[in-house]
Amino acid sequence: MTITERDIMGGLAKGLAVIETFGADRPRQSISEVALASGLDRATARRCLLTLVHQGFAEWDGKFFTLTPRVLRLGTACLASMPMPAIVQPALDALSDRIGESSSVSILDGGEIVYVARAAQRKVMSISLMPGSRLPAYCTSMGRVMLAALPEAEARARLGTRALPARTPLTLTEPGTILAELARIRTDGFALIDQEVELGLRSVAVPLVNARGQVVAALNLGLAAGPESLAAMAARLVPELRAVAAGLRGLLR
Amino acid sequence: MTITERDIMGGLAKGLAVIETFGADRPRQSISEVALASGLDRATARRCLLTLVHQGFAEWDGKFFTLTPRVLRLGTACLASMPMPAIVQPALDALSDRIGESSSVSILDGGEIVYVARAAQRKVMSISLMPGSRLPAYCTSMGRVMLAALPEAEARARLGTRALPARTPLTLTEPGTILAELARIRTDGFALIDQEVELGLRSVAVPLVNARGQVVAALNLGLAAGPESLAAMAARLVPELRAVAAGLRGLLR
DNA sequence: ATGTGTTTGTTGATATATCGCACAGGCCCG
DNA sequence: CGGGCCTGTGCGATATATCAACAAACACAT
Repeated sequence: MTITERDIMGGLAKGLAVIETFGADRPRQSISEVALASGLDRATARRCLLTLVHQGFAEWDGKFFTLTPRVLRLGTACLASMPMPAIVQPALDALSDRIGESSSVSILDGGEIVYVARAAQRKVMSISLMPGSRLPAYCTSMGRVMLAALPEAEARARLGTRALPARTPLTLTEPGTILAELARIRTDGFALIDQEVELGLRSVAVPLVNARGQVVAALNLGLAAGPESLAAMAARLVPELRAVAAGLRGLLR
Repeated sequence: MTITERDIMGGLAKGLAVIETFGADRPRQSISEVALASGLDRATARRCLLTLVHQGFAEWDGKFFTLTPRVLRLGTACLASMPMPAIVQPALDALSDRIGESSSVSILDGGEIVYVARAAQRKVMSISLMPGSRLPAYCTSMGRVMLAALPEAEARARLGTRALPARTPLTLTEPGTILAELARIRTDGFALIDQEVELGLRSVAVPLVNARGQVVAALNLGLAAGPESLAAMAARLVPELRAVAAGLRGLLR
């Protein structure tokens, strides 16, 4: 069965769009502001807002509308029971399909990353990764993104003081060098790895943040090393990763 | 201006009701189940659901519907837009560190409390709480503090007239008993709960007031039940809570 | 103050979309 | 086969969207 034009309720779609116009940057809006932000007619926006007030999803002081905590209840009960893998998997699959490369989400556990979800395209790595797999944080893009989000002292502690194993000739092994790279990652907002885990493998990662803005996981794309420059690779893939990360913003705990 | 009958959009109200039928206990529903749970006609429920799918708020495998994480964003923006979390978090962290126990701030929504911010120390509860989590007001310390701040009739209305579920053998279930406890809370200025929400868990809460003196939230400390008497616990923790509440006085809206 | 131009909230009229009902077809199971 | 349960779909009555018009509030220069 496919969804036809007549199966769509305009009123509901418009109302949801109205709710979505409320954001951190615009918690209080007048009718006209909502109409402008949603593209609806003022009269329609007004009816949507008054309906939300009547149903207890919004409040109105006669001029400005504010969402109530009741909006939070929409769907939260259902999704609270859903673990992180279930939440990120759809986005991961879509990203992986669009780019045609493998994509993963992992969390940091001590000095290691733990794969939480993965959408694999083709095998470029000799080792097979799956949820639960672990890799060292210091030489992976996701690991570095999450280390960069820690306080400097904490990152230093997790890296240790001595040289780390060189998994390939390109692996950064000196804690000092890696800390410098973490500083770059903090300002750029992404990590890029060139064949440090395994020869022939590159990867790019960005952080995933929860509702409080804390980095709780990382999202990456892994690809075979090719003729493309690292800068071009970053320019091509980082926006894609950021778009997915923005869509997941606040959805993880 | 008052809201008249013609200002209400039935379609939007019905669609929101459809979303609310999805809960932790029923994350996957068919058209008929939703129709039954919402009281809507099957054809209407179907149109609502297909609209939600079309807008990306739900998924459909041809038989069952599931909400997508996008629904969470509806409320997340609202939560983020509330300055309250950002304002209380530092104080919460400091308090939690000093006492060595978990501390939270919540607001009242109907008969439930909604966690707005939380500083967790160690896990003493079986359920994990995070911003957006909900618990019933009648059996929680923060809930009772906020119920006590309401006019008597309003509190009575939110409690209902029948016995409430006993989450543990210690839970107060009779509305009359709880109303008496609310009276005590009004005179004492704090609420104390002994294993009413979960065995082994105690908590103390005080109200947080805005610049106009209205109670807008509650602050609590939760700890594992130990040999310490309830009175000693109150004497030790209530001054700490009051100090934090005084520091936040008038900062919330 | 006064006037002017702009923006905002509100209200009607009418074309359009949606609701709720009834019915048809599919699926499962005894 | 027949009964129960489900989903999908026309159809008339009803509700809603859209657009325009209007009054009130506002900004601001006169």
